[in-house]
Amino acid sequence: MAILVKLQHYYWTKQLMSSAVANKKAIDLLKALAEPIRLKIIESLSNGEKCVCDLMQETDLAQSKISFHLKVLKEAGVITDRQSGRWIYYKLDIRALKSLQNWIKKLRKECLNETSSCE
Amino acid sequence: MAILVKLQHYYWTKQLMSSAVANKKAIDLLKALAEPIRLKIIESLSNGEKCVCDLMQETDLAQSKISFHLKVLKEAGVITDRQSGRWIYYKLDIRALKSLQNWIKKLRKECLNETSSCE
DNA sequence: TTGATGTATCAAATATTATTGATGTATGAT
DNA sequence: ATCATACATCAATAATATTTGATACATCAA
Repeated sequence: MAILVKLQHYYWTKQLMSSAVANKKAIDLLKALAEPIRLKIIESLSNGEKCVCDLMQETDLAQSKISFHLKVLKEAGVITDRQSGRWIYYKLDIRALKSLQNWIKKLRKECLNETSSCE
Repeated sequence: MAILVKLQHYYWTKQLMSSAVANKKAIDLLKALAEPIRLKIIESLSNGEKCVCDLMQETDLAQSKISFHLKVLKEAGVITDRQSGRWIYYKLDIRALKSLQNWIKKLRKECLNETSSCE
């Protein structure tokens, strides 16, 4: 369990996604981000926790559609949820985005090598 | 033309993808990243320019498949190409990844507001 | 306990993306 | 001029993801 947590924590930064497991997590994260509705949800949640009903109002989309996208985001670790009465509140888990940021940082550093020549 | 370039340059950071054009660019970039073969290609190119034949050897994948993914990456602005004789060399355009990094930075900053409570 | 509300989930239909094998095109070597 | 190489592109198929409308479930209020 502890090992798994640690793996998840380092999957981008340490291994540059060389293992299959790490790769899957990374891809799931990117896929989760790569969709307009989900990106809107993420940006909305960056202003704070919201229930599904809030998101429905903001976006004017069907409930089942929003729930579907929330599920994708949750499974990718981008958001977490908590129940309060009838409402379920979602919030960003910024650590996922942080790991993505670290991966990019690593790549950019790689590109600075004299041999690597990126744009 | 100049306006378009400027738009592309700022699409993540300035507008947080509020315009439709900007949003499409952002999604295209994320979609381009969200696929295992393409991610491998990106990481390979972070070590320097490669021709298709190099990538074929490294990955042991069919040529048409690699070309397909290179096209997706190119259209998303993640890589650029140049021809030299019979070979076409691809390299990373790190600016695309930089813009993604900036977007994340912005989101994370947003999350630090007292009202926003992210994980 | 009944009914309304907030949300998840499901199955079917649709849309999008990726793979495959074949063919086309340009380049350079002979 | 012919041929092999390096790559792009295409059409058909397969695989995945999304949308939609319906239904199910839990919570709360009356």
